[in-house]
Amino acid sequence: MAPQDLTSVLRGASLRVTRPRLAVLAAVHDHPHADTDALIRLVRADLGAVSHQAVYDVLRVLTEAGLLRRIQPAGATARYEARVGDNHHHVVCRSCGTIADVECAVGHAPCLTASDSHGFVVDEAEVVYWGTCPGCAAALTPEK
Amino acid sequence: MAPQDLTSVLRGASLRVTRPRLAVLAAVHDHPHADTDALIRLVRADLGAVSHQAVYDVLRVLTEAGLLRRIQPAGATARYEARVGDNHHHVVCRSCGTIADVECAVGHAPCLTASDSHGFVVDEAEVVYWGTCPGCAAALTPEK
DNA sequence: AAGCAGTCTTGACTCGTTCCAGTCTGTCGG
DNA sequence: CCGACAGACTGGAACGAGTCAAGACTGCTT
Repeated sequence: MAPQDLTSVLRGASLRVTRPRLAVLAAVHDHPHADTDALIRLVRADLGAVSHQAVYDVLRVLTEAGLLRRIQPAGATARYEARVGDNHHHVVCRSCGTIADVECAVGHAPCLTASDSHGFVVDEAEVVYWGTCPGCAAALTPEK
Repeated sequence: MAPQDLTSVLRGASLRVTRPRLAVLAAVHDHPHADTDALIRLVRADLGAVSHQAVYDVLRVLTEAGLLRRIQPAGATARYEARVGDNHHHVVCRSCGTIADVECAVGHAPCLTASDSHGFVVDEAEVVYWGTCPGCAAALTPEK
């Protein structure tokens, strides 16, 4: 995605346009499912010195603005992706932690139908499929 | 659940029967969705001095043995519950973190049907419904 | 061009969790 | 019943992701 597009995305969310923000946004677009540490390294490779604090802050702001989505499978560090608002889910490899996108099986947007929600007002259903990725499956079962 | 039942549960998993393990097992049965810190306090109230290390170790062992299930919604600490193997899901309150059980909407066991799993071998589908619990909903919208 | 609200930098710090070495204790063979 | 040993527990240190705080800096508006 071109820099001017990213700029207009930020402007559209009435956020200030700063170098760190553009770099973070670009990094997440280029590397979906990257963790915070990887993003910090990507941003630094792009801009030079940037404090991890700035990256954390930018990630939180962009997430709250709805420009990014934060995903955090149990036992893993936070990861971010730029696909928002299209209600897709994820497969996570138990062995190496790789994440892949999965379209919503149900298809229609909410995809949330708890049989009994105990009075909770549910606004999102998050689905995580746990399994083994092709690479790890091959590495773990060398028999035959 | 009676102590002798817990004992046979441990024996059935070919695990040693120790006081900390019985206490942890009992605490999780009595307080589903409790976090580690709460469990440590419960166990100590029961037995006196127990190192947090022992509790962490017991929780991991019991989880690996399939006697407990660990749930860890994004941004929260680990919680444990004793309901295993019945494929139910959870509603989590965004405001206070309360967790409630929700029966699987689909009903049948696997409940996993990713449209395209990218070659992953999927063995579990975890569903987390995010929303607001009745208490927080009332507290957050005092209008009217 | 000026001023301000909002960002970024630096560095210390919290908190959940894990690692390590040593001691203790269920459990099993005699 | 008793000794021996693998496995469990203790205490303390360490780790890493993430947060807090104070001050310097910079987009944005006028």
